[in-house]
Amino acid sequence: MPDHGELSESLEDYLEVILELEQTHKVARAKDIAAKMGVQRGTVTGALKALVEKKLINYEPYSFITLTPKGGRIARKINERHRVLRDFLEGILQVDPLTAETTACRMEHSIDDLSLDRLICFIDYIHECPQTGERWIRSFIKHCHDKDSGGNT
Amino acid sequence: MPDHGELSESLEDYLEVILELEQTHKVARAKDIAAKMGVQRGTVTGALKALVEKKLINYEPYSFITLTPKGGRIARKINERHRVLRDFLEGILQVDPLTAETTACRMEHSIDDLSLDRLICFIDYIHECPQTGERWIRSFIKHCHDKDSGGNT
DNA sequence: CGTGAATGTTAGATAGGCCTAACATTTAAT
DNA sequence: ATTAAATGTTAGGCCTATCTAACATTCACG
Repeated sequence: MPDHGELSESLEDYLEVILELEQTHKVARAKDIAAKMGVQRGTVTGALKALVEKKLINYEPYSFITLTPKGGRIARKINERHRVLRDFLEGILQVDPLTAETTACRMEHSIDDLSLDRLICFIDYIHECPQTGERWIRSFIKHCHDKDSGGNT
Repeated sequence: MPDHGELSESLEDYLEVILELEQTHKVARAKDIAAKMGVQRGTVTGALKALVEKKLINYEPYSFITLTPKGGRIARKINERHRVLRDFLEGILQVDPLTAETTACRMEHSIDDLSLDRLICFIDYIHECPQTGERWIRSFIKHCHDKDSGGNT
């Protein structure tokens, strides 16, 4: 059956990891992909085949792995979602860095474009609006703490 | 292998749907579950077996389907995530109702407890803080529109 | 160059989640 | 009470994603 454009969460993750490896190691190697994904080497081969099939990476057996323009676009998009969500969780909701990171890693697959745009806009607004900004966030943090202490007594 | 407590997104959805049906129809029937999930009747039977296995529903072949206390707790939790996320997307980020609904439906499986608590706290803060409240949201909406018009010229 | 270690691929298994189609049970109407 | 329609279950198949273990290739050193 033809490509319906819908990418599984798993394949989205592979693209994201390949992008990171391109940036840090110049080129992605199957072994590093496996390590980053927490998966066996053999599993990577299968995923690479699926990504070739969808024209998202350039790759033949034993060759280097690079993103095609289309693959790159998708990978950067997912990476942006990841960054925005993590920044929102950590920088605004005051979630600890590790939780923010792992939750962003899951939510990046479920947020849609519109909501992402609005979230970017929202974060931007909070930081830029002269009447709110950092003072506003500090005030929110205090509000959180008040709730936490008041709720269980 | 024993139950590691981790529930798949699919099974979480079944629990959520069963909860809704309990509330609107008094009792959940496989046919209605299938309809709500957009799945064939046969598929539901398999899911029900998995939920029985995990002690999340009371059910035997041809019987009614009800949530166990544990299943109910999980279902209400997921439902809460859904509501909070939808309200945030729709009420604060100003995403249209349909998008907010479908995106909340996906994100409800990936948000963690801490982030949810903070999000609740955050929404609450925006609505309650006397210096912000509705006026603040209106101001944000204007900020969004300014961005939209200014960005593409 | 030759060879062993590192890396990559293949094959076969498992598990979840879905489908269709045939079969079983329950229900409701006559 | 009989029987047809509605509902539920089973069986068998497909697809994705993973694993392990055996096999193949590449690379780099000596």
